[in-house]
Amino acid sequence: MRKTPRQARSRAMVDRIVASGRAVLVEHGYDAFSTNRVAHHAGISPGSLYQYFPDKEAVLDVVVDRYWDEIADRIAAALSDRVGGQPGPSMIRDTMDALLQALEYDRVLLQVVAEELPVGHSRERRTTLERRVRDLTTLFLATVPGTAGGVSPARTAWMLTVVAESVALRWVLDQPAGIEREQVIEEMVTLVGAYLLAPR
Amino acid sequence: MRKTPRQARSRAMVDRIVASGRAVLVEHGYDAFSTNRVAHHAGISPGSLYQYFPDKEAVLDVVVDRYWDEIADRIAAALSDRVGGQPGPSMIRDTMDALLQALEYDRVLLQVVAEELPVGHSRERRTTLERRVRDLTTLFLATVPGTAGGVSPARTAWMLTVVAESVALRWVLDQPAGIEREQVIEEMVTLVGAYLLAPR
DNA sequence: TGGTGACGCGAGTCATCGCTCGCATTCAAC
DNA sequence: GTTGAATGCGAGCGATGACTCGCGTCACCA
Repeated sequence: MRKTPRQARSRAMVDRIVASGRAVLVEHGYDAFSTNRVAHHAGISPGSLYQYFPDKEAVLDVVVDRYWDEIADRIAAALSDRVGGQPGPSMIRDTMDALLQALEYDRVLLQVVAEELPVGHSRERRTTLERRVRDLTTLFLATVPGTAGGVSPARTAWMLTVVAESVALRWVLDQPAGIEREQVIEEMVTLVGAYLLAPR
Repeated sequence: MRKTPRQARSRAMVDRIVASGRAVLVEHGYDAFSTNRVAHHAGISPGSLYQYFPDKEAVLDVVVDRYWDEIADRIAAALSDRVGGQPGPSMIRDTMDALLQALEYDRVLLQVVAEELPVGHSRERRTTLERRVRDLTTLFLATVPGTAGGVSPARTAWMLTVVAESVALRWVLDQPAGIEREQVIEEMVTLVGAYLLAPR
């Protein structure tokens, strides 16, 4: 950020810029994401935008970062009271449900972020988030007895996170015909449950 | 294509253009993929490029299409003698190995295609390919007795293809530390094997 | 209330890039 | 050989869009 806004007026403007960036992304896609357009949508001049953002990408980064934060918050909130609980079908079910819910909340933006944006830009943020989830899963698998994942928790955690994320993402984005929401969840319960109990 | 090349000279040029498009993508990424640059790399003039390609995207499409075709060919070739075989661990192992091999063959281009390109452009081709694989899997699951996938082959096939593709893709692209090639394959054998044998 | 810096404006600059067009060159058929 | 079509050239047009700059306006402090 090029300059920190001091007065309330300018702080509000920065928020409007970010909100407009998101709106433009949702309403017109990444191709239309020009600084002029974002500024115009925010009801300000392009010059004003550059008072607080060094360049176009900085605006995009903030928009995307906020979106990932929201996703993370939603998952964390849904799962907060499950921490330290017993593993089993109901935990898998709840986790998958929370994941789906978080991704469903703004499908259009998800589509733009996941399929139109050059992923390289937001790569770092995303991998950081993923790594944290994976580390938590690893710890969980290593601590809780009775799960077969104990043989190599890191590998198992990597598999679980990749599978959960991609199944949820593909389902939300593609809305495959003939597969209802409840059914993906059940399939995941079967898949993950069987995987964790499988002999090594 | 705007015009079909008749003489050998011009046919060679079209090939050089496509090859250069691929090279530019690999060496400099999608941002550098300008028609002028591709033409220059091919040792021709931008005007000549437009003799045979209606626009920039047409060049990109051919490059990407050829890449997907190569991937499909590699998988098909590796699996051709397995058709109609018995399901089981060794089949899962072979399939996963073929998938990994196909994706590993040009990792840099894979990275560009999967993470830099606006996916919308090649979306149609990719979903067509995926659908064909899924349909084959569905058929296989429905025909072969003894697999639990028989309850709802379409759903099971969707899960299997999504999981296999994303695990392979993530592993090849991210090269996660501490997970060797053999180990992903073994994890997939465990995961898929357990899933297919799970009671419903 | 006057002044000073923060704020905001928007026409304009500059570079990029997709694409064209008029002309030169080469090839193949007779 | 001659001729006409096919091929190839590359300067340059036109549009787009990121970003700037000089000037007005507004808010806070003495």
